[in-house]
Amino acid sequence: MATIKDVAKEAGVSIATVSAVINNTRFVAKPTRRRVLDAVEKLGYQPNRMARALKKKKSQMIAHILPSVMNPFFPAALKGVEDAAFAAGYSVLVCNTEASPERIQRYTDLLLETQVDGVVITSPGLRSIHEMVETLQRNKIPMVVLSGPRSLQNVDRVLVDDVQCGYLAARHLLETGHERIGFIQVRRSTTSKHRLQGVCEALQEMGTAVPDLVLEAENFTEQEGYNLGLNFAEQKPTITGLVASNDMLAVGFSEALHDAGLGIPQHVSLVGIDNTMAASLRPRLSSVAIPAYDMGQEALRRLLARMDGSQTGAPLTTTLNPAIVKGHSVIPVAVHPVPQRHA
Amino acid sequence: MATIKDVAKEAGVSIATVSAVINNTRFVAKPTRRRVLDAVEKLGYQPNRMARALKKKKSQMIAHILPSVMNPFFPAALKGVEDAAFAAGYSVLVCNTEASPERIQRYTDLLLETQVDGVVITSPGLRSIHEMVETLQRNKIPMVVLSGPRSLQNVDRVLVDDVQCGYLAARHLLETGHERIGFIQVRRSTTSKHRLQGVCEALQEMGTAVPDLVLEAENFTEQEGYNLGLNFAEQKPTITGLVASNDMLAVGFSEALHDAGLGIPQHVSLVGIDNTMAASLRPRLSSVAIPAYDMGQEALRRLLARMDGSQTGAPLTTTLNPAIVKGHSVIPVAVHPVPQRHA
DNA sequence: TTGAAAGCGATACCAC
DNA sequence: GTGGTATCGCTTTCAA
Repeated sequence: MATIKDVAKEAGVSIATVSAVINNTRFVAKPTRRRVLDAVEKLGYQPNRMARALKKKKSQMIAHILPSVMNPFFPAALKGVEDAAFAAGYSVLVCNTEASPERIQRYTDLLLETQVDGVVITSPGLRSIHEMVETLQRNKIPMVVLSGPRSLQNVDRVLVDDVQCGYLAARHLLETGHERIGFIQVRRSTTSKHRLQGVCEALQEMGTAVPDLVLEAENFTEQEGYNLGLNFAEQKPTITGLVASNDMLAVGFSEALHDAGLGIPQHVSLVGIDNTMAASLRPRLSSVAIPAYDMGQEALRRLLARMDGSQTGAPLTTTLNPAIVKGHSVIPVAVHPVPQRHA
Repeated sequence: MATIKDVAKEAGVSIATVSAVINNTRFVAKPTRRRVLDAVEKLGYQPNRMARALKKKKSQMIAHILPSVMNPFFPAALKGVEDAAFAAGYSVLVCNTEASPERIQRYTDLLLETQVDGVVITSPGLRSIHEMVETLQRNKIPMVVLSGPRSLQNVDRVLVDDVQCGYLAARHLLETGHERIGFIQVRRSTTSKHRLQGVCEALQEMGTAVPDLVLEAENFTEQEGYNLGLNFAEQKPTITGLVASNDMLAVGFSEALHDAGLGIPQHVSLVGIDNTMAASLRPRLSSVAIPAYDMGQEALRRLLARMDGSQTGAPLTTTLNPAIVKGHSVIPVAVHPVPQRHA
């Protein structure tokens, strides 16, 4: 690889001049400039990022910490981050932690060693993530949390309004005439709790304070949804509409009902949240879409603002709005064969 | 951030000694070593990767070029690459090209500037990708193609046996008693062509040379599958089993049949290839799984072997085997209500 | 308008 | 066993 020295020699100027031309950092006479440019072209010169980073203490790289690349939400967010970063001339180091403390620890070291200019953190609130955040703050590395837990304090954050998610899901059912509505909750998840709250708010507008049924899952998996679904099919509670805390639960639930000889939406209308697997389920699942891509872009914008100093002061939280995407898993309540208490 | 100089001063030794301790590059007396280690600990010293990379001309980074992070195959492969890289002490720069020539061009520059130690390329055979490959070769950057087109020559490659994919899919149908089998092909795709060939080979073992029906799609999308499905529902050809070139096509096809009042597998048994969306379709799609993760790992192993010089000489192609994953979209032929010519 | 030279933080060779 | 120092490729004063 040609170096700046080679170019200087080829063009018959000093390396200072070459540097000046390349970075537009000071006036260079037209002809001199031409000679330099020609030499660059001729030698196929590419400035060495390492040398530049060493000198400027800026690597032109940002890191994105995420717990998984297999769950569709994260790639979508990553793409938003990456697109915005690319547009601003930054590259993205993807750090896939798998939520493992050991990996998080090693990545923390890596970030410091690499001197990344900024970090986007997307992760559940593990102890080791909190440590990472502290370490980065101590080293004054700009940072923004993208869809992380509320427990991550004193940091810029880009979140989605979970209450609104629940609200929209319930609204969709209410507007279709449903009055007896259930919710699949995930124990110990604040996200799930907020979504339930949104459901309640929607119900309140109709005069009811709480859902007629709250099913409890241990976590956001299809398996959990399936188990609840089997139970549901057996007990046949008298609700006509159900909101699941996320799509995985909804898909599992749907599968169970189907296996038990019941159907969605004939026996109960169903709404998921996340809109990730909605398209591939039949009937197409109604779900609340979370703007993962936009959140990624917004996160990077916030980060850049901190990096270039155009944003200073107290941490900011940006909240994006979800949107309902209607599928075919919800039908007007009149069509349901389920007995209605208030019918 | 503390530098090696700070550590040297703190420990009362020269920077050469500090370097020696950190890199285990020469003998250092026990007590001296201790002092250095203590200083490192006390100052929270992290060696600066940029400086090290500049000096050693090695960045400890490898890049993974991919066309998309949204299509599930790529994240899976990426994870394989990343895990193997992480284990070997490398970090992965993810370059998401979106198959855009402009982005590919910019990433090519970036790779050269960053002096990545190696590159994994996963991409369809675009002109700009070929240029990238040439440029990297000219600069002697080790490289391996992961699931790329056969047109990428003179490079190590890790591929999946596409013929085998088709073979396994057809086998699954044949073993369930199907004799009249169709195939959804994608025009101008070699991948699809190979898969068709595999189907033919399976049929040949049964004495038939070609499928009874070949449907033609323009590309690997759900929409294309849907269109073909509608057509199929109208014409009701007398096949009992169908292999789709990939899962997207299968899902679209299934949806169309459903919308037309027919069903999978009652009216036709269906097998996809890729096993990506299989889980979220109901009935669960039988599909041929491509070991994306393993391919990623293998690709990185090959790359490392080139990088450390333990592998030299002519380019190697490693081919991994796919495996059938049985779902519920295939049922014994006797159950089908479709008329049988040879019944 | 341009050049010389001092580092950035680390590695590694050559002395002692 | 340990220290001094040239060097990696570039940016950036300071002079001229």
